[in-house]
Order: sequence, then C-alpha cells, then structure tokens
Amino acid sequence: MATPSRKAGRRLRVLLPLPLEGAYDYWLPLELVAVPGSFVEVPLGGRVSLGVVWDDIADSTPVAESRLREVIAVKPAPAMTEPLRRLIDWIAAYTLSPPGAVLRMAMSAPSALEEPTAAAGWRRVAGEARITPDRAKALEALGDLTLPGQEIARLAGVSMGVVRGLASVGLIEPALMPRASAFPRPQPDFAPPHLRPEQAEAAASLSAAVVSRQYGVTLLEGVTGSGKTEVYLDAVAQCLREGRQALVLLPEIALSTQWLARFERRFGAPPALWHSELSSRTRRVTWRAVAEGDAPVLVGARSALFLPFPNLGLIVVDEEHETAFKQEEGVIYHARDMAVVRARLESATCVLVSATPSLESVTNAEAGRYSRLLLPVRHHGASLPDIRAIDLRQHPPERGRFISPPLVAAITETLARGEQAMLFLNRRGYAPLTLCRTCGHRMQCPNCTAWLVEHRAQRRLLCHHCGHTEPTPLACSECGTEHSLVPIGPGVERIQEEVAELFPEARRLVMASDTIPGPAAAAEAARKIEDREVDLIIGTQIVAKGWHFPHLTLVGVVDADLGLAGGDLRAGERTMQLLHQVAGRAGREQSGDAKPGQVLLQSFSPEHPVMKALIADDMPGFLKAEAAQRIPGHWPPFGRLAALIVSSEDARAAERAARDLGLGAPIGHGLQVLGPAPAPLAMLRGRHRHRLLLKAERGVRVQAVLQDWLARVPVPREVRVQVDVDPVGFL
DNA sequence: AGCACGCCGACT
DNA sequence: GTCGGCGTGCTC
Repeated sequence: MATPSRKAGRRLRVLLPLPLEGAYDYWLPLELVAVPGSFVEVPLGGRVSLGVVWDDIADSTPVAESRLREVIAVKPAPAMTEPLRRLIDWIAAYTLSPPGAVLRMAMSAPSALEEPTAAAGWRRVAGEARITPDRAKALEALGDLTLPGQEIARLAGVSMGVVRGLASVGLIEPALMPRASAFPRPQPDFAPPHLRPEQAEAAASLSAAVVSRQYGVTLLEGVTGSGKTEVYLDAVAQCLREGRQALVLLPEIALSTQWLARFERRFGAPPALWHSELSSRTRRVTWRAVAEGDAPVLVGARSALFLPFPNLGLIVVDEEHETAFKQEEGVIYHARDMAVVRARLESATCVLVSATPSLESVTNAEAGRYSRLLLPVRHHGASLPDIRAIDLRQHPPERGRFISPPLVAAITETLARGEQAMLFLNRRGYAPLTLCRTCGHRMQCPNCTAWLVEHRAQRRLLCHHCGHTEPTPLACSECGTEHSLVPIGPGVERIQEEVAELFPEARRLVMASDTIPGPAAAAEAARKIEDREVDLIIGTQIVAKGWHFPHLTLVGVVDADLGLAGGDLRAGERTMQLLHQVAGRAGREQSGDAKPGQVLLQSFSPEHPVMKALIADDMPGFLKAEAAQRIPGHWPPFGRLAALIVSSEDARAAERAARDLGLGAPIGHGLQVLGPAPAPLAMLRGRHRHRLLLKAERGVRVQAVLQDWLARVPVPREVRVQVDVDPVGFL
C-alpha cells in the first residue's frame, strides 16, 4: 500500500554501525541504485548515518511504510561482499552481539567510502607575465607535467613563494593528477627460497589447497627455525599466482619489523599493513585498495579480518596459539576462530601456524576437521636448545636477589665467550608490589583490585589494568611513616639493576612494552642486538615473539612458575607456549656455525608437568596429558564455555544482579553453571565485577541457552552483563 | 553511538 | 526567575 505522498521506490533494509538489535527499513527512491552490500547514507533521528544495505528477510512486524525515511545517497564504493555480510551475521549470532556492533568493525575507515580524490597539482597554461629567473626555473622543472607545488619547488630549487607567484600571475593553474597506484605488487617468484624436502612437501600441500579454491584448514606446526614462515609464504606466492588476495594475521603487528623485512626480501615489495595505529590517511587508502583488489597481500592485526577483500584466497594465522588474537572488549571474539569462519564463507584456504599449537587446534586436527603438517627439524643443522631447570629450593639467590648462582655462572661463561644472553621475566616495572614495612599496608589501585607496580625510572606507581598512576610516595599513605615502603618481588627494571651490579661491563638492553613503544624502537632494538651492541637483554613477553637473534646462546627464565598460579584452565598450556617460545630465541644457526643454545628455567617446582615437558621437549606428551585432564569434566575443547561478566559501579547492584542470574541459571542435560563469584579482578576501572561460567557439553546450542537465560533474568540498567563465548583468560 | 527531552541546583 | 547537570530513551 503506497502512501500517496511517497516517491516511487522500494523498501530496503539497512544495517547501521550502532549497537541496535537489527537492521532498519528505509525507502530507496527510484533514482538511486543500491544492491545488498551497498554503502548508503541515511537519516537517523536528527543526523545522518552511514550504513550497509542488508539482505531482505521476511519480517513479521515490518515498520509501517509511512514511517520510512528516504535513503540520502549511495556511496561511490564497492559494495560489501556477501561473504563479509554473512561473517558479520555469523559473529553477531555467535557472540550474542548486536549485528551493528559487529558491522562497526568492518566500517573502520568511513572516509574510504568517498570517491578517492585525485591529488591536486599545478600545470602550465599559456599567458604572458613577468618571468623572473626563479620563475623560469620553476616552469622548466614543471614542463608539460602536472605536479604538486612542493614538488615543483623542490625540483627547481626554488621556494614555494615562487610557485604561488606563478599561480597568482596565471602562468600555472590547478589541475588533478592521475591517482598513483599506492600498492606495489609483491612478485611471487621474486626470490623463492631453497626449501628442504620436508618444507617443499608441506608447501606443495598448501599450494594444492590454495589452487583447489575450496575451504580447508591446515595446522602447520614446527619449532622455531624449522622454516614455517618460508612454507606459508610459498602458499602466499601461490595465492598471488592464482590472482587472489592473501591475508596474514600476526598477533603483534607493531613489533614485526623483522617479519616485514623478510617478506620484502622474498617478494620484492612490502605487503599492505593494517593495525590500530595507522594514520587516518593510510587507513583510507589501504581500505580502498583492499576493496578494489589493489592490495594483493595484507598483513594485519586481528581487526584486519573485517577488511573488504573481494577475492580472498588465503588466510594465514601466524602464532595461532597467541591470546592476543582474543578481542576482550566490545564485541568479544577470537580472531583465529573467526579467520576459520571467514575462510569457509570465502571458500578460501586457512593456515594456522605455530610451534606450540593450542589444544583446540590440535584437537580439531586429530578429529580430522583440519589437515596437519609437521616440520620436524631445524634447518642448517642448528641443534635445539638444551633446556634445564634450576631448582630454586636448592640454589636460592642471595637475599634480596633474584638470579641464582648457577644462572649467574652460566651468564658469566656466555659473556666470556663473547655471546649474548637474555633474561626473561614477564613483569614490567621495578616491583609488582610495594609494602609498608611498618604497618603492612600494600599500595593498591583505587579503581582496580590490583597492586600498583613501581616503575622506578618514571618514579611512579602504575596500575597495569586501568591507566591510574601516581608519584611514588616517600611516606606510607596509611600510617605516614617515611622511608618505610619496600619493593616486593622483581620486575624487569629490578633485574636490570641486579645484572648491572653483577656484570657492570655488560651492555644491557631492557625490552618491555614501555621501552619498545613502537615499530621504530623495535627495529632499533633488533639492529643493536644483531650488530652486537648489546650483551645482555632483559625482557618481558615481547622478546618471545618472532625475533631472530643470531648471537644469542643463553636464555635465563627468572621465574618459570609465574604463569602457573591462579585457577585458569589454560595456565599450564599458556606457560608452556610462552616458555617454549622464549626458549626458541636461544642458539639459532649462524652461517653454518651452529651455536648450541642453553635455556635455564628458575623454578620452585621443577617437577611440574610444564617444566618436565619443556625439559624433555615433549609437547605432544604435554598436550595429551592436558587433554586427559579436560575430557572427563567436558572442559574446552571437549565441551563449551561461556562467561557472563556482571559489572557495575555500584558494588551491591552488581552482586545482586549476579546472584539473580545465578538463581535463574539454566538447568538441563549437559549444562552446568559455576558461580557467581567475584571476578579475578573484582574491581576493574572502577567497576565491581562478578562472573558466572556456563559449561556445556559439545553439541549444546550455547547461544540459545544464553539468550534464554538473559531474557528471563531482568537486570537493572546500571548493571552491565557482558557475554564472553569461549573465554580464554579468566579475567 | 549520538542526541534529544526532562526534571532539580547556582547564577546574570 | 533562567542556564545547565547528565539520567533515560529513541532512532526505520
């Protein structure tokens, strides 16, 4: 029933990048052309919003046609592809997030939807005016070209004033320059490496998968130095030959300078990059290039998963076990799992890569859902590092020290041989806890249930969970006693101090997120280490990732037990992965002269399965034992988990809501609800938090159970309930 | 997410 | 008497 006043046209569904439950209906006037996926501008309340034309679905209660407002414009950009739209719907349904909130992640560069503007420049026009020598130089430099003003000035060696002068007398006029193609094409056959037979075999298998143009997932396993990267880059090359785009997800793109250099050596051109710190211009250009198929290879952080590839043939998830792939805020999703989903929707190949794959991926491989490729040995004959534990009960460090005598001796020997050593401690700052010796008060964050961490270099106490910081006080804030505060426990800064006293001659470098803030600092640190300007590296977990330090032969783990405390389901698995990765930094080959690496784990419990597995180099055995522990209780990946995080600024409201949710917990076969309990960080950024955990056997439709549960239990407005399907950390 | 509307304190 | 605090509710 058309309203008489209404223009000719039709009804259209538009998904807006807002946390709304569904798409809104709009009226598309006849003069506009839109298809599913078109980016459109629509009125919303008193303003204008961007949105995407979504697919028609039968709506039982459609909004009255008279209430529909008109689409304002269809943006001059490639429409969002069907697979990406389905990915957004899929993730929304899986994570119980509003589809619009998921769409927002795929609309992170709204300016890219505009017609790309040709760059502005100047060109010569006929005319008569006074010509000074500088003006003549500028005109000669310009010739018949169209160039930016800056460029004319630079070529002619004159100032911009001269160019402006030419413009004002009418000898040059503004003109648009043809748009340069921003992304050089990586050449698949630029510098193919020599592959060992095992590598060649694995590469051939991945290439065959890429050529098949069918969905498939392969788990590519191999220790540090086994040549995994060459193998998957070979699959990228094959994808390029096929004329399809490739996406490589890395956990820490900002620190991946060495990886990028390697890519460029292999392909003769850099890949496109995507991460949160890109400038808005680079974002716009990159998004557009991806959408138009001009960026053949893109390397990015997890958010790159939502880029508009029209022709995606391959997704590689490097270091697939990394928890950095888990997005913990807003829409909570795991980029590794969503990469698999996107690959399926795109009929593309997905490769999960790791030296220490997650139990999830190994289980999927063993169940036949994924293929599995194993690269067994290090190439160039380098031997695996020799891993040993130092039992701290038998070899305690001196009082107030953290490095035990056997580790001191090993460092001494290493330095004497002119080799590099690394001390690993996954703790930033000077000391994780500051205690008053007089009254026992512990310096705590006002917003979080967490100790303040002393950062001595900044003379401040920092909270590592919110942004809180305060100057390190002279007197105890509780009892007022001066010079009574003592640091308890070590952070990397304190280890650095200890090492400076033990080895005053050694040149030291601390690598932590606060000393290596970005790609430039990372590249500089890598260069210093490669060029042997550093003898001793003291680092947090950022040293674990992907570095290649050819002269490093000793790794000392200051506190190998650190990650094992607490009730986290995956504490053992994660500690194993982290320490294995750190150990892999030691003793890498160097032009035929293989230096055996040595790894020493300081531990109070060397008999712990994690330590035993590391020492015996028995990853498969460790995973088997983990699996055996998780199977009977239906813990992931042999069952499903979802967490509810109930939070409020009002402690009592949060507690009451959590209790109500507990009372209304779903009951059913194969279902179990644990909690409510105060969350491990009972207060975070000023919000009081409680957790409930839904455990379900495999095959239970967890989303339906959660939806029903949340619909049955009303929660006051000031309380927020976040759903985390497949939680990985227990925060 | 914005941006309105709406009902209670310190100002020209 | 008004300006404005941000609580809550809606946007096809």
